Amino acid sequence: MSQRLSDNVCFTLYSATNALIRAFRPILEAYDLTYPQYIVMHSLWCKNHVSLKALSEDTYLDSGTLTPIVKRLEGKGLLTRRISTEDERKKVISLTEKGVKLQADAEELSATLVANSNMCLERIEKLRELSLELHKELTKAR
Amino acid sequence: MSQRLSDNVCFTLYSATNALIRAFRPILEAYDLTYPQYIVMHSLWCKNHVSLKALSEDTYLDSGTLTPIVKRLEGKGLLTRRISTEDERKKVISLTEKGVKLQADAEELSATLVANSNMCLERIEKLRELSLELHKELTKAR
DNA sequence: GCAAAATAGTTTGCGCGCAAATTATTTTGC
DNA sequence: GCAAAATAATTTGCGCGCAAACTATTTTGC
Repeated sequence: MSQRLSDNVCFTLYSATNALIRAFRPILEAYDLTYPQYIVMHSLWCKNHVSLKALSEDTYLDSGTLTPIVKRLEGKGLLTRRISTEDERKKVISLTEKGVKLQADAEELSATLVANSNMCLERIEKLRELSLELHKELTKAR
Repeated sequence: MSQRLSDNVCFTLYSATNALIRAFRPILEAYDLTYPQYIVMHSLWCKNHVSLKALSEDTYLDSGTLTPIVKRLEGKGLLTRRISTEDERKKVISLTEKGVKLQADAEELSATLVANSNMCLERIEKLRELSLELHKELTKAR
């Protein structure tokens, strides 16, 4: 095979994502959060009091992935899970006071990380747009 | 928080990578390989008879991640692991005949996947370049 | 030449990511 | 109105990804 691993967009995306989460880890550790946990908190900071289903649609994470993440965040006292009164299949996930407070501390996190890399902002923005587009293409009904 | 999840390059990269591996899964299943296992095979097709260390440097995967992957591939009869005669700390990982044969079948895999998305080639190539650059920046000695 | 440090690989523990099976509730279609 | 289908969330099982601890071998520096 003449083709190197890094000639494949799959591999470069995969490696870059691993490296990014790895770089994020020590920063998030100060907040006792993993990256997927941070995503869930971020989603809730944008929109509170949602069902697991809604959270799944916002984060693109599977419900089987989310259930344990949300339980861990509940264990840390950052959110609560109550059965919905109008539909008992649903759970309402709500931030606690502690969960709301964390936002102010974590607000600057993304900026910090990007600043850590020496890539210029335009290229980062281009990378964001293109990966967003690829995701959209791949999740399109086919 | 005014900022949506998809405004962050971390999130879009993470989501795109998950979606890509998810899309790849049923295709790779025909070869009884996971994506990381395919990466290791790809690396060996490029350069056979290497140590775990060398494989780690090529794939950017941790030795603690690689050991079980390589063992599973050995279990499938695709490669062998022999202790190096010149340095008994090292293992020499070599493709079996079956492992070599798999290459021809899997040659077209990457092309298939990219063709599955409706993104034009230039944008895919740009995405590849940018994610490669980000990885380089993030893994630079700091 | 030999103790200390470095290196290669394995193991352990934890948290994903997700397909598939399961449980509980609500909606539907006759 | 009630059985069947749909929906929401949980559980199970497996394979990563990686930090940290560990084992075994080789290199080093005095």
